[in-house]
Amino acid sequence: MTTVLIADDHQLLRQALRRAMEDAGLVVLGEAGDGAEAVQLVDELKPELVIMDVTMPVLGGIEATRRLHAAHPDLPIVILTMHDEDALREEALRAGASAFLTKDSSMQDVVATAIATVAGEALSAELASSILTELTSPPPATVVEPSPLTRREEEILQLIADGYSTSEVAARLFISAKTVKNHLASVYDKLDARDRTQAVLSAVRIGIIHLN
Amino acid sequence: MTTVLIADDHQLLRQALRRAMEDAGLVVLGEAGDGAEAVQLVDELKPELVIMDVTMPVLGGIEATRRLHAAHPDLPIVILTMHDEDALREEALRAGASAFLTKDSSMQDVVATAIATVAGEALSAELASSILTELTSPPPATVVEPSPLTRREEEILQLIADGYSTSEVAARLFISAKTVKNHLASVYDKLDARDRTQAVLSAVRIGIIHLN
DNA sequence: AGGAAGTTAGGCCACGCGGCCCATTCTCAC
DNA sequence: GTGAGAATGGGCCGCGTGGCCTAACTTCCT
Repeated sequence: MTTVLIADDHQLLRQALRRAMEDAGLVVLGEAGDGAEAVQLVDELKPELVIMDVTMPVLGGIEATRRLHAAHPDLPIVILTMHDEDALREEALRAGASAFLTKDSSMQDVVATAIATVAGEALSAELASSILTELTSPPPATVVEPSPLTRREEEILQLIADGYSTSEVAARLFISAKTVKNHLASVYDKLDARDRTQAVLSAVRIGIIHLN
Repeated sequence: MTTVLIADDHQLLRQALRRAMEDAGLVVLGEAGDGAEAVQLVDELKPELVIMDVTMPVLGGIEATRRLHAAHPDLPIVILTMHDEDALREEALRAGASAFLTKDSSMQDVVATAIATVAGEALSAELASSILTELTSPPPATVVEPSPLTRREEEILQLIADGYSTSEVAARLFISAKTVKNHLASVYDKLDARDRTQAVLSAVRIGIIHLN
């Protein structure tokens, strides 16, 4: 008997997932509506597998995965997301996810991946093999890791997305406006954006920025 | 026998909806992945009801609803969305939607609303009554209608979101850069934003702008 | 007929913003 | 312990941007 916890902020999708899981013989111990709840429920319910959405309020799926993985290194976590961005996929896997599925996957894919993951073999219909190779093989030896943003850069970009101007962000962080602009410049570089609007949108797409 | 068309860009949700519909005895004639496909499939399949997501590629759910409603005034359209914004709800209803459901609604709500809508009584668990009053009663006599964006404003804002600068947008639309700025100014006013970044984000939240 | 709203466009101005230099400090890894 | 990367700042420059005000034309509703 395999036990599962579902974490997704859309009730509709949670229900659908629960149903599909249960039809496949899995036992859904509980459902979380955000990352923080997911972390809490894992401790309470001790599921053997977590299905986790990326975009969730309070605590995002990636960060929740990171924390869960830190506390429960053996707990398999299947990441479900709307966005199929390489950077996001990588971040999810580095955060400790066992598999990565886009919402374009079929319900069967999700169930199959869940079962396979528990069995120790993460399989995704679309992209599993490449991911797995990346996961099981030693660091890809790729020198140029398309690094995402640093903590500070994310923080600043989030404030920009929240509606603060350069000088307001500077005031909030007790640093100079110039420093904020410098961080933004490196954000533009990393996200291949040419202004704050594009940078914020890219970050939203990737899932590292939340729209309130 | 009631026939339904489902339009949503997430295969996962489409499957879940189909299943729930079919379990309730409705016949799902087809599924569309975007608004344009929905419009086309309605003509081909002649469903008695359409379940439509707001955020879809190619052609958004609101615009698709507008077109469908123009071509088939009696076709009930149930709008499904992640964002529960008053402005969006109003726009959906003005576009010809029969009911408006957020994705926080349960699958049962969706099915119930679908059946009720076909029966001529749109009911939404959360907000139906207020919506219905608004729908069935004459224009709310509210003088200050928080109007959304005009077509031109949406078009310009979408191009901004797509990464074009003011002058690039102007060139694409064969108008002056000044005119673009003028439209943007009125967008800022309407969306309560002070710069393009906030305007785009607001529009994304409301669902009138799509992130590629 | 007349008004409201949308689209077009101009001028002006102050400030924000992004591009491009640079330097210092700190930490962490190799 | 040297070097890479992160975080902190500075200066400069030129264009972009947003605020404000005016105005013409069209369409549509009254």
